[in-house]
Amino acid sequence: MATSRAPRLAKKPRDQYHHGDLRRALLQAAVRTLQKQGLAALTLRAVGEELGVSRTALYRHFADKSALLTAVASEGFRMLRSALLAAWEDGGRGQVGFGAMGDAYVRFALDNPWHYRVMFGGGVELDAADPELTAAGTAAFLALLDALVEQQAQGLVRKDDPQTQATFVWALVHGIAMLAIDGTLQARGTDLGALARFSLERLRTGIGAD
Amino acid sequence: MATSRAPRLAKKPRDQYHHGDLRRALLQAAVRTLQKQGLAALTLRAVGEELGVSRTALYRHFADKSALLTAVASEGFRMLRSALLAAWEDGGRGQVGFGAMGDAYVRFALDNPWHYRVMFGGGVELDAADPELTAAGTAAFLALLDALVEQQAQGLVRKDDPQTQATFVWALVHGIAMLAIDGTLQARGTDLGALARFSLERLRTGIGAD
DNA sequence: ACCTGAACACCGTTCAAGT
DNA sequence: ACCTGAACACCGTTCAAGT
Repeated sequence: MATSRAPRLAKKPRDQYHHGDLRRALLQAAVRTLQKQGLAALTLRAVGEELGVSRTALYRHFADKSALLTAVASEGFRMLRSALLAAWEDGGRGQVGFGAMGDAYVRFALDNPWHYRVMFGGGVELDAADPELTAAGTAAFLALLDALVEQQAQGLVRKDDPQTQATFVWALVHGIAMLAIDGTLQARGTDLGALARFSLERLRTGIGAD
Repeated sequence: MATSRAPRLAKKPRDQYHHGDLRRALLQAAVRTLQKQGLAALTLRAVGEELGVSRTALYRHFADKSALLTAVASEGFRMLRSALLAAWEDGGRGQVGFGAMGDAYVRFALDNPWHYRVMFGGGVELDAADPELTAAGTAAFLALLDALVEQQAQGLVRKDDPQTQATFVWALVHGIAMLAIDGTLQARGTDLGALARFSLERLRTGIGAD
């Protein structure tokens, strides 16, 4: 009961979440729990407990658990997009940058395996029609599409329909990421680095014998 | 209370599963439930109820739910292998058969979306070290590997390391299947048939501009 | 050997009630 | 407006008991 008003703006120990940021705090706590303990540990009780809040407080900010996970997925696509753009630009927006982008994609999945799974509806029902989710997913896809369009202009890549070409590349990298996450590749003794190099080269020239 | 002994071999309404086939019946009931109602509906209670058996009877035949799902996944890989082999052989074990194999793979995933997800640990914890599961998974992979080795011998495909080449192709088709299953492709208005044709062609010749 | 039924410790969600 | 606490209908799993 010493100081009363002035410092309360800096530190509000009790009712910290009575001003609209509980939603953000819940989202971050969910991401943290997912990352550290996996999907099975991501219960509404656990999330609430980590924030010192009732397990039903969440319902003020999300319709249900599915809505929370949809927000988690959206956040994941934003993170992925940032990683892809950074790799592309740091790599010089060309062949090297494109390879770095692929590596960054797979690394994101391996570094955030549970989060990545949730993004693609693995084991959870998302609200697929959610505008925030579709926007975040599209933005991440656009990072890849733009990189291909730019390489087409540079004469580095075939001038196929960009949408179809980007979908093709995305499927390849998504497949590698998924097989890496669930341990299938490791179980067969696959060298992920070697597979990445092989994939980038064959993506360019194909597996045909001509 | 009419007939008593003779017809009981044909129809045993009560103790039908007291002779060792409850395990198989549980497995098939689980696959059926998965196919018709999804993973969330696949509870031990539901499976038991469908067979007119207590919900704990299962524990005589499977260590836990994870073991049941591991058996479901194994069965899925056997089904997938059959589909791949049939497509490859019916297509004439060459370029046409290889394309048919890819189509069969994606079709299997689309026809059995929940089953396919379970096979790759989507939303469930499998016993990844289970010998039956690894054997079934390897056998399915071998169908693809053999097709590539045969095409290498025919001069249709580059003589890369077959294991790495097969993993590359598998990742591509797995990625397409996964994106198709979770509705991501459809949400972007992708024509799956066109994507399949594009993918098969670019798989052969690559996306490079040379 | 094989199956049952009650019990236990969880879970997401609802709802009347508090501030 | 925002949060709580008790209650409800589920779930997987355990275990003593039946045949």
